[in-house]
Amino acid sequence: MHAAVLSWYSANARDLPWRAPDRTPWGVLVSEIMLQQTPVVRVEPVWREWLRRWPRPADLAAEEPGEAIRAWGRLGYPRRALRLHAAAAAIVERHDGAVPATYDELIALPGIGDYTAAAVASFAFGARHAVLDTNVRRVFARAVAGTQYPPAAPTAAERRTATGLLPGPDTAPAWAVAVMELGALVCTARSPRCPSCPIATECAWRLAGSPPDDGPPRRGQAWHGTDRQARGRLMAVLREADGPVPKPRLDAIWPEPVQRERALDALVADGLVEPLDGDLFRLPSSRPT
DNA sequence: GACACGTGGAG
DNA sequence: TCTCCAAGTGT
Repeated sequence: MHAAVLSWYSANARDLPWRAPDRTPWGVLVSEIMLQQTPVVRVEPVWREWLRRWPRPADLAAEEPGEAIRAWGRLGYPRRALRLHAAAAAIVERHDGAVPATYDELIALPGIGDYTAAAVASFAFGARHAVLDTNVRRVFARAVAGTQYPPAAPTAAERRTATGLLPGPDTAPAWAVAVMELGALVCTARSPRCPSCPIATECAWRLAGSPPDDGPPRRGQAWHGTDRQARGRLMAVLREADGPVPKPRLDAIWPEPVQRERALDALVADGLVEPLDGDLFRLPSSRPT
């Protein structure tokens, strides 16, 4: 399985800027945060702008957090921008401005969990880690476990599978990115391209006749009328404004007052919005007002 | 472990 | 239209 996947990757890997030879660990870290729950096509232009503007952690750390949120644009989950800014500050404080190389140091940074710590350690520093993202989990669910989809949340069994398949130190990073790419391009969630798959002949799910998932249906996330939608509208207004925004302008984006206030309060509590005197609101500044 | 958390493209 | 889902994390 390893040789087939690695060979497939060398012939089919996408040419992404965070994989370029001149990439930096900082660039890899920024890409991993941006790619959380977000498609590559939407990330790439924003990533380029961020790296041009803030080529080192110290450059972002010196910026106001509100600028990071503004430059995040419409990538979604703007708390990621806030945490990435906080991570940059922590890297300056704790690591002298250099992205740390170990899993333990990485996972201690804000916004970095198990997946991102393993991914950065592996892709940026060549460390040997099981990198368990949604793509990898789906590939192993099919190829190894013989099911259409992985469990809702990562399990100990999945970790054992991923760890057990991890090759030696020399090829572990290439293996990790190759399996991920296979999941992203071939072993996709909706319509897997099995005829193009390098391990189709040894895929447990395929060999079992591609049985449909027998687990409980995964319920989608509601959107219309939710607090999340209200928050999104509030953030859009604040992002696009040059300076502080009067509250009436925020009130105009959502008709239901209780939910609107709750959403705004939550954004303030999350540190994504800063309230000012005189019923004004803006993206957060690092300076006291 | 369940939930909240943005956004927009594909089928 | 409407559902699904895209390199998860924090609580």
